[in-house]
Amino acid sequence: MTTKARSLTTQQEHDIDLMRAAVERDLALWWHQNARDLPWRFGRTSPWGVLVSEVMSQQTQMSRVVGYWEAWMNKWPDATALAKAPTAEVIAAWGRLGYPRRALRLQECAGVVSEQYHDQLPHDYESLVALPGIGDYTASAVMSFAFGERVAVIDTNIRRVLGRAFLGVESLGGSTSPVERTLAWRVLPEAAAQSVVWNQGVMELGALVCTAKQPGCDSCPLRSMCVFLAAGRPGLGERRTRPRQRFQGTNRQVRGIILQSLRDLPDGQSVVTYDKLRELWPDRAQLDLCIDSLEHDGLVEIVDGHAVRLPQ
DNA sequence: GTCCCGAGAT
DNA sequence: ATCTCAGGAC
Repeated sequence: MTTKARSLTTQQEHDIDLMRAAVERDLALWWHQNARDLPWRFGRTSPWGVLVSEVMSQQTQMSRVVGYWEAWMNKWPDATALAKAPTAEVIAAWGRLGYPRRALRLQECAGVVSEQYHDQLPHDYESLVALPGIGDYTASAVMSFAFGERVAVIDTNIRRVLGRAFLGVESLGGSTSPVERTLAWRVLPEAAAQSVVWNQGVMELGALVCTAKQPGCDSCPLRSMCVFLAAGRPGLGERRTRPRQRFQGTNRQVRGIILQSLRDLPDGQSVVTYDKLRELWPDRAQLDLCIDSLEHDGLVEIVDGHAVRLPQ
């Protein structure tokens, strides 16, 4: 009988409750000594600035985000400023952060916040998660990090750390399981202020120490209580079910090349011809497919059927 | 489930 | 040169 558990056992609940306070104490201490000094942390930006940092950080390492975030917030300090910007400029400013549809969704989001919410981010999860480009993770992160509310933030780092520390198992990817969600809420500190430190601490620990492949258990603040370490780190680095996404030769690479050619255009030029694009990517069928998909996404406009430009 | 990027590590 | 990593929309 190897049926996947649908909920925590009574024994697991008991063990988790015994561990919780010690983890909270040691993690908070570690956080205060090891937190990276990112510009959107420690109350130095608005809720909108926090949201921008979270959207930029989706699927992207923090170290790559910092410079973009600073330039972006300098240029468009609030939702209304971003909503009014030319879309071509927004896409260009997204630069090489990757997944440029995020930039489009962020500008749409800015439009909704500007018009429906008077330029102030809504303070409730349901309204946040309904915004363009904002899913469960980002809505929860804003509720916790920007508004200080008691919300369980769940991303892959947190799933990995909590699964290891409290259950002694690897989080194997795919969508968040009911067990993972139940666990995240059960261990979350009752006091709102403590819950924010907890969320940030668990995420930071997952990013800096409790990494997927080579966790630094020797320097982990939880090494004395971690169930995963005590069990001999069973299945460490086990293949995630998430499908591998190679890059070479994919539509993602071709779309990237097309957008890069548009971003890097000299001043005064705004279009790139299909002929020029064929020099960059000779496979005409794939190129046409990617141009169409970029247009469909709203990331480019087609000019007279022979060139592309950023949306005006 | 599949599709969206790009940089840093190895 | 190849591998690894990460949320949201559909």
